[in-house]
Amino acid sequence: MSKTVTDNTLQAIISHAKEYGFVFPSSEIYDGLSAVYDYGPYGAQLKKNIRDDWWKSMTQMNENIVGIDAAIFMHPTTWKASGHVDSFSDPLIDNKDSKKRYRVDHLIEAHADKLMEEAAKASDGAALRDRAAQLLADMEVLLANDDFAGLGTLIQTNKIQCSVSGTSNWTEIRQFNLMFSTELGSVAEDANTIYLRPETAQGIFVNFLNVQKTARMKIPFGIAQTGKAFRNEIVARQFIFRMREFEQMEMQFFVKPGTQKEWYEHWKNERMNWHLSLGIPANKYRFHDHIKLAHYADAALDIEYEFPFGFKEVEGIHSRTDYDLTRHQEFSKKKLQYFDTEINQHYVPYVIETSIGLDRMFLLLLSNAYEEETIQKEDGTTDSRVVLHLPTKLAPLKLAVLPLTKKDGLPELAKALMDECKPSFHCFYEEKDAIGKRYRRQDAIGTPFCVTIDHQTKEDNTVTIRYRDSMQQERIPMSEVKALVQKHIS
RNA sequence: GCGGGAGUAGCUCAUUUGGUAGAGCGAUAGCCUUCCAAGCUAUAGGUGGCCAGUUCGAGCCUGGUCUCCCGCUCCA
Repeated sequence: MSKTVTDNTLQAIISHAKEYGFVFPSSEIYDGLSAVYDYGPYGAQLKKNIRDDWWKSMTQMNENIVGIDAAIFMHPTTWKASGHVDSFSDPLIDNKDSKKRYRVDHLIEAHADKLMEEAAKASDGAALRDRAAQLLADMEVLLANDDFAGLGTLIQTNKIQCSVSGTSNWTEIRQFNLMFSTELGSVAEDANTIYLRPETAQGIFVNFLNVQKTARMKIPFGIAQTGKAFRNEIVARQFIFRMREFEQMEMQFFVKPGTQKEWYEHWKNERMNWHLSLGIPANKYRFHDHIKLAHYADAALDIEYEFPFGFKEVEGIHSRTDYDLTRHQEFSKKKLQYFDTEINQHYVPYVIETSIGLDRMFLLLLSNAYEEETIQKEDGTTDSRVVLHLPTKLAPLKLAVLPLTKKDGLPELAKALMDECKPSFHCFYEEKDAIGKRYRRQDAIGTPFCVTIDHQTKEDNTVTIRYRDSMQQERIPMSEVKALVQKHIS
């Protein structure tokens, strides 16, 4: 039963996002493209507001953090140094009977282990040991040459079986590359294969010295960046939660070796405070410490949020050690060191990374904001509305200016207020339909303030301001509207 | 990738055993001039996801394909 509720909530959010111009399936007139979505008018604005708020919280509010905007295309060696070429592409094979999928190298290694075990028990195990060694040696050669047909033959001739079904009924071997690639160079023969970046972080690492020198940064300092990244996910699910093209907001913080633990704690708290500053309830969040660490990390955790489909990662805090800079140093043959004048020493800095998915943050805010609200009316009947309780400073529109009628000079007064306010924040003007209907439309897209200009405005220059969350309204001088809205969004 | 469910107007859905599609909400224009949706009039909008097959005839039956949701698997 709870499952049904869960499904409906995500479904309702997806429908609402589409109906009100937040998120559309990509190229929908061609039936969409799997796991790719487009942002509509209000969605694009909301996304930009999230990005801007993150950017401000990082660069403007921290004197020791600067921003960059690196290209999506990077030199192919970047991805060898980062480890993505090795760890992001594996030949896989499926057993047709058990439907179980294996990494080819794991399957063959497991078989070699089995041979070694048998060898230990056999009175004369030398032959078995030789077979196992030969098997692994053959595998290495074939893997190095990307010879999938040869690997397939190797599995068949050794009669390697699936541990679940016990059969050797295998599919073809297929290469799963999690990175997208394309060609650089217009003539096919001369073209080089390059990858679309699977993470934005490497654009920061390769620019470490450029930034440190030109912005005259002293450790500890950070480099922030937002931008698109691309991953060829095997399964991409849950609306915009896991997409093949997505946007990251990352900050790499460079510290003196040995101090990484305290900075890790520092950024863990800083980042959670940013989430809470948006008014999201703390009980919707939790930390999840990684037990099994990635090859580059000495500590890692996720900030998880309780989405309609369960607690899932929105942001990662990783202590990446000096892995990335050291690797780029090795591959580029360029020193990526910092001279610390306090201790008169050169060293490769350690790195604390904060990495948040912008699209996930968008879905988080939508999930948290969406409410189908039932309202008790004074006459005893009930009423309902759909409202997005978005944080005021992130809402796509801040203020709707609504003349009560489109006659009697009210539109002119309303437009004067529009002209006064629209240079400062995003406003919306509408004179069509009954006032209550216009309020509901603004509720549905999360506009925090509506101002109504009526006949009394002509006499005393006061207007009614109506608040989205409480639906309360009060009469204030028209001259105070701009300042009131600004107070709430700053 | 495997299994299950689904796809009819912008949204939510209907169309009793096959006879070439309707409603509510929404939208647009106008009326009304009213401080919390659902007053009146008119209009627009669908080759029923797409392609094929069976049939005199397919939204409905069959096959394929695409997309979405759920579970498993994989992955940050």
